[in-house]
Amino acid sequence: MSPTITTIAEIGKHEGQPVTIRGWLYNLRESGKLLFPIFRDGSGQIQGVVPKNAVSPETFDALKGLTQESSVIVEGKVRADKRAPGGYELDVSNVQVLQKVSESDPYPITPKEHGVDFLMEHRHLWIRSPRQAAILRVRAEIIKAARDFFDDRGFTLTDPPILTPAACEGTTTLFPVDYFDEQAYLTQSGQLYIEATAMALGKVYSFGPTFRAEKSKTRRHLTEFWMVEPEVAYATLDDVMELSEGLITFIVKRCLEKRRADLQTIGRDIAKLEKIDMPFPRINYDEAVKMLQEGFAKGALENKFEWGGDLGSPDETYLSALFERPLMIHRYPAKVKAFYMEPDPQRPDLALCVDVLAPEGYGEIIGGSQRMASHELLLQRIHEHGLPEEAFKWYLDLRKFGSVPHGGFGMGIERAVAWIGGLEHVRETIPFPRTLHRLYP
RNA sequence: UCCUCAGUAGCUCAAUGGCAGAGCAUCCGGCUGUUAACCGGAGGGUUGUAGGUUCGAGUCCUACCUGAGGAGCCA
Repeated sequence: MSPTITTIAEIGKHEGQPVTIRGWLYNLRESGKLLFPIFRDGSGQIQGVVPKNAVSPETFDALKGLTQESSVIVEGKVRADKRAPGGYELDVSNVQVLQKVSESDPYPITPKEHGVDFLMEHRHLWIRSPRQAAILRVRAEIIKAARDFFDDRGFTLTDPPILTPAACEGTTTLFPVDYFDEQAYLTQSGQLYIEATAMALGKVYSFGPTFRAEKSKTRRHLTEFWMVEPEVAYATLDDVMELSEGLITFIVKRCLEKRRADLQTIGRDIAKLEKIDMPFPRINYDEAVKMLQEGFAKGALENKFEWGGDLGSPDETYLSALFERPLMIHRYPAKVKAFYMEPDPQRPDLALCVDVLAPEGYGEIIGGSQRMASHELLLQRIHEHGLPEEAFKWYLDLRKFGSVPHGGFGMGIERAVAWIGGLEHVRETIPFPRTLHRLYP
């Protein structure tokens, strides 16, 4: 009978026992009649130890000539060893090679360094690297945490359509799709639709992909990215801000609890994440402008910020660097924000909106607002923005049949992963990133 | 769309206008505790493409292609 099948992550439970692991050869070091194969199985890595006189000649020879990423089923005995990074080593007794990678066409990603373009071209293989696997586990944890957060608070998941008949917001560029000879577009936000489901179910959220055909070429942009968007009936801007900081705090704490080892693999400065707690600092747009102008006076910013404009990327970086927790900036001028935002009753030139900026220069990870409740004003705004009234007929209906104050926000998953993982670029936060110049693999 | 930078071996990079090289990967050999192991050897090139200047171009000039970083826009 072959030994118990287990995973490398669970191998500590089998100390002193024979086990079978099924995976791939990550690397092989050899020292004369002693082999040190490192195996990986998706859950982790473990080093095997193979003295020539401890195994059959066939097993030794099979391992000795094995190439990187060859698939193997390995039997061996688990042994605790202080020298091992994971705490355990495997005294290999037998190896079954399912496929040996050809020497004439070896695995392209070597243990040495590679350039971004090469790695992106081999993204389907790059994700096998320990760091990339750790990032994807952190991503999965963030998504699960976000869903748990809403599920535990009485929210209902209501997924909006991906194919839409018209622009949600009209400002950004959309990917056109031929829909049986009709012009359709890939969604750029589910928000308008979940405003409808919020009127049906009270507290709702959506989680899904969104598409922006913007020619953005920065470390913060993908053309296809995932958003979590909650929407709550009867919510005010204050409710939206509370929900935002609650969600972010919950996610960070969950990652520290469950994915600490992965964060360490990625090289994250965990002390910075441990400082994340409620409440988040809140400043309004007027205060932000004052701080930016002070920053310019001190020479920390290149351009003098004038009241009335939207915050640029360098502005956001400057402001968020002043705080250790995510920064909430609320009540921007209405004219730089989306048409559907409720005006501030105290100052109708301002919108009841909030942007949440992650610390350490990661910029905006959440954008939210209280939505406009008045049918008359919404119709006026649609006209002012030159949007086709016909396309928004259903959206206007929400203001005809029992309109209530309501609000919500969208959180970009990839930006959240980039911040929590301390990553340079969002392209590493999703299995197969889509950017301006990247559609393969 | 604009600005900046880059493209040389499978990969990462070097080469004053003067014989195109190193490390890794692959192959051969050595080593019983290696940690991106190490040591010795071998094979591996249309220098992104097309023109031009020059006795001579990887190097200088022009155009184009591809990519990266940033701006704008945004999550």
